[in-house]
Amino acid sequence: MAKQKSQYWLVKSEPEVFSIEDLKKKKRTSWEGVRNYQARNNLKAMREGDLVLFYHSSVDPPGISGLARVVKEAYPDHFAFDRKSKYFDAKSDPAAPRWFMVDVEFVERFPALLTLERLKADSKLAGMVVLQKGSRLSVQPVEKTHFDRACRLARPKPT
DNA sequence: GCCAACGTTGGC
DNA sequence: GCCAACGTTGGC
Repeated sequence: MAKQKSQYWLVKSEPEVFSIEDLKKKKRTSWEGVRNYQARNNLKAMREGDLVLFYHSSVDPPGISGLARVVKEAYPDHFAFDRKSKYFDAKSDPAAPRWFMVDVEFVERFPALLTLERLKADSKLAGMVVLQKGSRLSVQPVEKTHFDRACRLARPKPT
């Protein structure tokens, strides 16, 4: 088997649109609407079983709310072909789709939000993409050490 | 609500 | 291919 790429990711979602609680209720969802090339490339690099930090953005306070897992690897984002969808993009040709999505399932809701403030304050998390100033990337790779550390902060007593 | 940061678009 | 204008993201 080829060398594996990052097995850890972070995705941003506005909880008013779709929160970790929504994912918990729904159990599984498609992750459509990514319309940024770098984020799309990250989506395409996701592999089944990869774990994903679920980040709540544009809310007070922002932070990581839980975990999801990739259950279906990238396939064309058909919302881009739907004129009625807010994700419609005329430039995405069904014969050569420009945008892709994955499916993720609920894994865990952290007992408390791991806030951005707390992430910033932790020296072991220095360098995380989400902490970089002005970083708007909505789908990001996460290093294993950062992933493990974030989970540890979120769950003081891991099982 | 402000605005910095960043990506995209389009005129040239 | 440059780069100004514009739109969006997202923390504050």
